[in-house]
Amino acid sequence: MRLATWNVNSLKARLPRVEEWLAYARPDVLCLQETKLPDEAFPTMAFSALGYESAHHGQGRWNGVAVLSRVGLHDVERGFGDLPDPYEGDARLVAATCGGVRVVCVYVPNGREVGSDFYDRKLAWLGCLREWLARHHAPDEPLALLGDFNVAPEDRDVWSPEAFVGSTHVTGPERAAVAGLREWGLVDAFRRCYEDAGLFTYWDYRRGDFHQHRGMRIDLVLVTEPVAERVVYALVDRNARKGQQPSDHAPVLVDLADPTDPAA
DNA sequence: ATGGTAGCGCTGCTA
Repeated sequence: MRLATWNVNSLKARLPRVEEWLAYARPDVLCLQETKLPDEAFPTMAFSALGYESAHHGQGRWNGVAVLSRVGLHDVERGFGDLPDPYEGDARLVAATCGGVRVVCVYVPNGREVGSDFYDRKLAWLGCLREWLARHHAPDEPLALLGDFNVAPEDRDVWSPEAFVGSTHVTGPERAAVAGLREWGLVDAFRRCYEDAGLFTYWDYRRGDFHQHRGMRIDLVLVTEPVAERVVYALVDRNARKGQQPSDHAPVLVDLADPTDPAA
């Protein structure tokens, strides 16, 4: 099973690129962030024409997340439910069961400036995500948490640690919040496959950052151990960051082997 | 030099 995540920075602007990408990458499950669409504008039919069911959690002109699946899509959840959301009103989480895996698609708040109210609530949002996982799920069930985390977990995940001193995405508290998800029982699937520095998923549109290799790895696929042991391959599709009207993020893919039959 | 670009939507905000 092929899992993927992609921050598309407006699905309205990116739909032709997403359709083209689905046709050649053929993920079984694709998580989208920053659709920037209300639910009534989500292109359900365009995706069903390509063989994908979909669930969207939209807001309007900002945020918005979706799960697409061609291996079934059941038990859709939108948001944190009963838990108080530090970004109440934003559409930043949608979950569904696809092909036997609980798929959770997130768009973590950006945080804007270190020390701002937005930054404090970003940390609270990540804490809420861990609490939500702990309440509703267990680390021994097949679960994948994919999305734009707006956190680079380690220095090797940014082009220049010096350039990010004092900036969001790399601070100790943000990294500790993501480490908290790993402590609960999640594994960074991409890091199961690659140890290298300089493997990025996001490049600012400005200053020619993509072509100068000035990027960050902030789009993550975190999986529980039953999924981690099935990981056979991972990839950042940098080609999708090139050409006409690209998103500022590239898609991340993770391939899973078929689950082992406990009866076998 | 607090820069630069893209998207939303129409003035400036968000990333």
